[in-house]
Amino acid sequence: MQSIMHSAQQTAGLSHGMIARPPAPDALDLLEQFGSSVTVRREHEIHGQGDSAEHCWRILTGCVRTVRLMEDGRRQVGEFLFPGDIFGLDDVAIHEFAAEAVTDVKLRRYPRRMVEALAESRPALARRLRALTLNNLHIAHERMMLLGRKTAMERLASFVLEMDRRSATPGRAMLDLPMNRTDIADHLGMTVETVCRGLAHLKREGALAICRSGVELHDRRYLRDLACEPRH
Amino acid sequence: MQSIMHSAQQTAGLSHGMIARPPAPDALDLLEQFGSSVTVRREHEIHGQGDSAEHCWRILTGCVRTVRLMEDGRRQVGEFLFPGDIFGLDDVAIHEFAAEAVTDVKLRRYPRRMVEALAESRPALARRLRALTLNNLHIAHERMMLLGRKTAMERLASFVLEMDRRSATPGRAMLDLPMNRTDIADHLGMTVETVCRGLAHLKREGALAICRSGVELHDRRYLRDLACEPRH
DNA sequence: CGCAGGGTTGATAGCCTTCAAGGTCTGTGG
DNA sequence: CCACAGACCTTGAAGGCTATCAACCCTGCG
Repeated sequence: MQSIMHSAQQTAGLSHGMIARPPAPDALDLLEQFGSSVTVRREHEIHGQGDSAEHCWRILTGCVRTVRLMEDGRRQVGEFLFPGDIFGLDDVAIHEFAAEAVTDVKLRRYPRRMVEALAESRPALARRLRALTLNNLHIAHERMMLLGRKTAMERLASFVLEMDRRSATPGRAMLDLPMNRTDIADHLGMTVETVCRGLAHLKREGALAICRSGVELHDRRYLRDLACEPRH
Repeated sequence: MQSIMHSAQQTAGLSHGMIARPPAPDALDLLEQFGSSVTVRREHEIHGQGDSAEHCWRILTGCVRTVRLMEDGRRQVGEFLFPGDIFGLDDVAIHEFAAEAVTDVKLRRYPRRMVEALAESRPALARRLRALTLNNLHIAHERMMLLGRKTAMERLASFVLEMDRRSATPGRAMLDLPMNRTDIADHLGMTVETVCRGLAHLKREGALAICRSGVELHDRRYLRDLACEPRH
């Protein structure tokens, strides 16, 4: 469930490139020598849908979404990604999804060829990459159940809890949601209006409060029951 | 009963028309020495949801479905699998889905530990396994779009075309569908009744005919347009 | 022949979308 | 500091798609 560890510095307004490293050594650190830093401004594209899959990225700060468009404009947001998350690694030749900056983001970019080559000689890295892909597959399976079988309210509750788990401070009442309602709707297979009404309902039920750019979680039990996730 | 004849190399990435050739060497053949044959009767379980992931399987003949249940009984059919397909390889510790025989099936079963160990020393096998996982992820992404953004009719058209592509004889008019309507419904996030009505509608439109245990495809263009898959 | 299970069709209900309008927030410029 | 514009958010009303409930059909089988 927990992918690569979220670096705790997401919130910190660190100056320049000063990023506090996670203490534990990680096979992914092997990539650093081939990485280059990239900054992308809010709402700008990192790579397009159908682009040649020449690079992958790791998020240092900010939030990224992966997006896919059908020809008639229907939109699917695949994932929201946060500091520590890696994307662009699971596409063979071209990127199935576009990647866009939800907030201003700082990234490290790695050439896929280098990554693959390095993995050939470093089993630990190869295992790490495989674990990333398997985790993404696990997430996709969860989402299939969500999209295929859950109601709008259940999807919303699941979404809020997942965002909490993936946030820099899971368990805190305050939960930042940097994406807008349209993004949430396209992530959950709903409309903007239904997302709004659902959140309003959760507010009336006392499960959460709606803040400036996020929510305050008041009743996790209620949300978990609603989301059909009794565990934890 | 033509499900027996699904080409064994469909997961090998070979083009669809080539069936008669002598079997191309496949890294997966390395597993054979550790395999054991298993037969499972129609509607019986191969492994349960939550079972320890000690084995993976390759289908020789028949059709398998992967199934996941929510606590209140809601059901999601993850995949329908056919000869040549491999399953049970993408779960880390326990199987997220159960696997059940749609028809009588003949399988080869491989111990996961052996597979993983062999992959350590055989890069070709490791790449092959990674390709399988990536392909499954690709399929999951397609299904997210289907479940999140397509209408019932579009899902049905997509389903029929996918079954055709994965059949032993893609492009043939006759298409066997060994699974029942409930399975199709739970695969597409619909109800049995909506599946029936959708098929009846496609029949009225002249897109297909409904046979004993399958369909006869009459208007692929119509289906492709409906499924939002203009390519091919 | 009767039964059982799956398939099909009809009627109704409800959830969610669509369409519409107003509200709120934020950044900008006077 | 205030006014304003635009984007985003929220809420209301109506409609449509799909689920639900119900009945019937069809087929295979003991």
